[in-house]
Amino acid sequence: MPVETDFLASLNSSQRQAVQHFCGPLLVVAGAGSGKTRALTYRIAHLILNHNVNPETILAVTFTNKAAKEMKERIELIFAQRLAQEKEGQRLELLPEHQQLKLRSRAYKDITKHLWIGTFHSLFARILRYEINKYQDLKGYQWTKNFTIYDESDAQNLVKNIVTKQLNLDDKKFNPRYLRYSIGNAKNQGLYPEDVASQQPTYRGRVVSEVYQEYQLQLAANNALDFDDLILIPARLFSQNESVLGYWHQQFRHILVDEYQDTNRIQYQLINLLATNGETDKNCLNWENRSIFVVGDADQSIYSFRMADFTILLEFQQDFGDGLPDDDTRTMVKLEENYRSRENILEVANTLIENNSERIDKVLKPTRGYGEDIYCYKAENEIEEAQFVRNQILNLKRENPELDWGSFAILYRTNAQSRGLEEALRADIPYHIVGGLKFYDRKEIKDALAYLRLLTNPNDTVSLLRIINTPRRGIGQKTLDQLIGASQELGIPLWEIISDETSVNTLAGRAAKAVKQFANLIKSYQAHVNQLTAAEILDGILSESRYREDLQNQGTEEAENRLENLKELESAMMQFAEENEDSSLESFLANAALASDLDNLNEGEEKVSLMTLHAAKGLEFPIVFMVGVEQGLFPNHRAIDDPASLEEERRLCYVGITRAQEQLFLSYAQERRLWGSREPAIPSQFLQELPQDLINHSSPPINPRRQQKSHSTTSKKTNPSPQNWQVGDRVFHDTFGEGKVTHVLGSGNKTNLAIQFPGVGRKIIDPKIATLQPL
DNA sequence: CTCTTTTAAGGTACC
DNA sequence: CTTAAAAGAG
Repeated sequence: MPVETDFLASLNSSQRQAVQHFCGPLLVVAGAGSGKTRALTYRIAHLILNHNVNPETILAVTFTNKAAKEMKERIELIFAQRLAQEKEGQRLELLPEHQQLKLRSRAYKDITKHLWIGTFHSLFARILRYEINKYQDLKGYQWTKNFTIYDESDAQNLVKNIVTKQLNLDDKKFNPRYLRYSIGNAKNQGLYPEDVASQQPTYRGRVVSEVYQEYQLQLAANNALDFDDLILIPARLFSQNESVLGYWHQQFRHILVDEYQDTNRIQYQLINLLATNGETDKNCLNWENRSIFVVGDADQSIYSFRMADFTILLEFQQDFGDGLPDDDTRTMVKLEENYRSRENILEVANTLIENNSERIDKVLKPTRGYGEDIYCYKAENEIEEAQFVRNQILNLKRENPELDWGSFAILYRTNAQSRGLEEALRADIPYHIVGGLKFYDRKEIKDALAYLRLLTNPNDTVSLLRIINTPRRGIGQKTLDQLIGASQELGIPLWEIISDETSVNTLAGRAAKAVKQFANLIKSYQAHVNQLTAAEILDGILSESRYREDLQNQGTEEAENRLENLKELESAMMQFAEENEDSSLESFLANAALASDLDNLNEGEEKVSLMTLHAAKGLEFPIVFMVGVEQGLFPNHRAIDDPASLEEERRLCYVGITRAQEQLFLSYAQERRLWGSREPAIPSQFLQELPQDLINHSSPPINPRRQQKSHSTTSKKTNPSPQNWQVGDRVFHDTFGEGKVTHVLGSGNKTNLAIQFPGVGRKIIDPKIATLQPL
């Protein structure tokens, strides 16, 4: 049967070109809201179905774990759908639920389980678990496959210790955070400590180099890697070992990279090596049964501060492609049709971004008509601004019953701005803050993980030091200094000292008893690592260490919360064991360091979303408020004098604008409280760069009735298409996927549709509000 | 060793 | 102004 039609009928011609791409290089320049995730998922399915590509040979790199998970799910659904048609002659959603589940799990076992989909870090951490013993370090350092992954705070602790304890430098002059950042930068450019010193022959440069060198030694001593190493070490291993590279080059015949504009030089090097097997002459590459397919948008590159380099995307055509002009090239396709936003929103976004110089020419083409006015509100101060947002939300919600709290997002440049907004909303609007504190960053979770890491990797001194006196057991700084001193003199891990009774008795003085007790606790669980499940171990440790008891005794609400979080960690462990058919502690820990949040478990609750503009990338909302659009705040004062940074701020603004589907509100305050004092503020230069005829500077009406046609009937730029919906129409909804119209409710401007979405259920949807693509 | 007071820093953040 | 981590007192 023609599988083709299933996939391709709903796509426009550029999307189709991307999805049908088989061998060789292809750059997909995908504007905001242009359906790039569909292009990616459909192409993967297409490779498997129409070109008989083995799923194990597909490597797809995503920007976040969440994106990876979503992609896997969407591919799984495609295959489950196909199984339903093939075996039952029915659409998946029409089958009984148990049948649906059965087909989905079949699709998982046959297909998605075998795909290599994940972030750079998770994919290459996985590869390192196989290969790290083959890595030859310049300094002769060694890691073993049960290495621990240090997060940012672990890494910073390490740096701080090196600065203050080892090198006896003034940590005010050499801020550990600055140093850690410098080391990260060096690693992301593939530099060794020596390179830093020679590149930067100043005192400062020499210090960075020295700290970097010591830092790397300590990581090795702890059998630990930081996030940067997860990319850097594979890249070095691939460069130094032909047979290892050859193996993985053979393995990954089809490489896909999402958010390509946010890759850095090392990530690029890694992808390049895998795709070319180290062949540097472009003309000698053999693309038979092999491809590299990257998707990105230089206009949405907003992470240069962490070494992302969008010129990598701009150079794709030279590196891999045919390098022909845009009209003739066969190695680049642009997705410019935007299915998300109203035409006036897109026009504003397009106009703004044209002020940037370094880009690929690209215009977002509207597929939807004009929407409500874009208001730009001048507030007296940040309090009044927050009130404005609150009132608008309440008003819009009241006037438009189809909107729920989840339809609104408030975007700001800096986290500090969230507070005032929260205060304004708290009383009568449910909201949640996206981003912010991550589950695995919480103190209690980090403590628990430190206990667990110690069991599988006793060399992990950072974790050991974290919990040796948590909860308080009377092991203080003086005792630790003694123990650490001994371990350094003998050149052995701290654990070896602590686990040896004789040494402890000699060194620890009156804390000896406590140290021995602690060591015995760890030892007793180390003995059980392979017999007990991860959750059982955690539960036991929390009790026997009295960690739980300690929290219970505090009796504060905060302590209660921490206990709740620990419970949640336990259930996450059990869930992980179920999903991965492996309940071992090692396997859980290998993933935990790379997992970011469990918070998306609570989705489904309808709440207004508050987040930074950075956190909003990839998301969309019917109504978007962009607040604090002031010179010095947005663009940030640190970016104003540097043209490249200013362009990045402008891209950030572009990202913010293009999050809005229906309506956009901009606002700025004339006076803002900053660190105590009130400072006058002036409107952002970006506001002047917007097409003024599309910006309404007056206050929105008190009861803004949303008359959908207000503009579309009067404007000559109208994009018509008030679609005549009929029962039986098939549609695609960005959130719910494919569905079928079962009822048409009302008529004219008040038409609502009842749509049955497989696996989701029936939803009543206003086609004026939701992004519905007819299929 | 632990509790209280002082001091410093406050741009964005994925893994 | 606020928050967190470091220094100082009991």
